[in-house]
Amino acid sequence: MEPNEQGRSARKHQAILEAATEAFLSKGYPGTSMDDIAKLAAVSKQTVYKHFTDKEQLFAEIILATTGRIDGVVRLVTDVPVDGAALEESLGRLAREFLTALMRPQVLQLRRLIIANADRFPELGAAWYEQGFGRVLATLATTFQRLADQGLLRIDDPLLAANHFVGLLLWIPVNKAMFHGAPQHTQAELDHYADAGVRTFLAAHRPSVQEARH
Amino acid sequence: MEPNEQGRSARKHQAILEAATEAFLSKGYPGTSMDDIAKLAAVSKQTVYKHFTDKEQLFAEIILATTGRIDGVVRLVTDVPVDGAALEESLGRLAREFLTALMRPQVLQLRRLIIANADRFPELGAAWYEQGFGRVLATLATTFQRLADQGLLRIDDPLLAANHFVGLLLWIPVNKAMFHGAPQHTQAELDHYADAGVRTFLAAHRPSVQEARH
DNA sequence: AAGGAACTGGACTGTCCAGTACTCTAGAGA
DNA sequence: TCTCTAGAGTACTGGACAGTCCAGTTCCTT
Repeated sequence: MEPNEQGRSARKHQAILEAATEAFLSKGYPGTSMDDIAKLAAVSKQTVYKHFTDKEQLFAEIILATTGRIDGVVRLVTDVPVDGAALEESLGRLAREFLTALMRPQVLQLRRLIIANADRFPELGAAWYEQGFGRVLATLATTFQRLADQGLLRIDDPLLAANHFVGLLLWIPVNKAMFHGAPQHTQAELDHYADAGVRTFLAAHRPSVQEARH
Repeated sequence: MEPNEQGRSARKHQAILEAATEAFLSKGYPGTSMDDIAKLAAVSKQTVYKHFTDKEQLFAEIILATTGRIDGVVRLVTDVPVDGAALEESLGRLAREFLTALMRPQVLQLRRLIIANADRFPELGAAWYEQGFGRVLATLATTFQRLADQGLLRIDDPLLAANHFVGLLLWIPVNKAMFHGAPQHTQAELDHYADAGVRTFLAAHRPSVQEARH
């Protein structure tokens, strides 16, 4: 007898979740049938309905589950060394890693999926925006506030600055990805967007020489 | 007999286009049936199929038709008075009008519609991005170049600056609107985003005093 | 006034799909 | 070993919808 860690039921549950996630991400909500999911999970349709009451509930569960997986990005945005000399480099690294993380095909597909179904599931979109996006922005705002307290940045409204920072970085590539079916960017392009965004951000928020000396 | 300007056929054609536009915008592509469109246009389904070969072609025609209607925004972005003293005010007015135009519910619905179906119709998304968005950005870049030539802005890459400008303005409200079903912003909020964006943009691109004196 | 083209209304086909019902099998625990 | 539950497989119901067909009507043109 193999040591199976979980019971059969829990294993099936997991298999269905994974199959449904993959199917919804790649084929969208209306494009995915419950038969597709059952087949992909190697499970009978009955079993799908034993674990999830209906298609909508399964979809909602999957989307909400993904909002819990952004801890990596939050951590990324927290850890910015407070070092005046290397500020541009630190922010540049942050920007590049941030862009790379958010422009992964999976993340973009998730974004498309939520937007496409925002009218069918308005609560899902709102929840994802606030718990996902909002948490990252709030964290980034805290980081900026810290840098401003150290005199490294000149910032009135940290949350607004965080939004502007992210907008400078993401506006171009995210739009391209949203309107074209698949993302077409290279890593080099992403790095370019990151550097250009940081340059503009710093041009706007670098303290003047007098301020830097208190 | 009334003077009908156009023949019966042309009138029906137009009625179908308008009905289909309204239906697709409010209920999405899969959510709209050909029967819905026929009923809304007060036309028989046969007639719909006489004018348009099938649902996909009708959809494509509608989306492409909208890309021709952005002349207003292009004009908006062309006409920025070259006046050093009032630059912030000029850009502020441009930003407010730009935001108001692009955050109209109709425009946002169109955006959602194209993004939601970007995998089904990748050419449509690409065409809209390039002929719609791209044209506005290129025009704005030209305007910025003109302002830079006058010494009113310090700009290396005008197209990049145009993208940054638009990103600063639109990132916040567009995201909110995309993820929540319906737009929730007031005009006052839009004006706030516009002013904040312009302030950051100018902080980054205002020439230093020496440069302003040549 | 007459002919033809366009339109109407509704029935019809074929397909897809969410969700259910039922029988039979396999596996986990007592 | 016996039993009971979860699952497999598959057929079925009910409804939606794209696209077609046809018989009868309205409009425009000449």
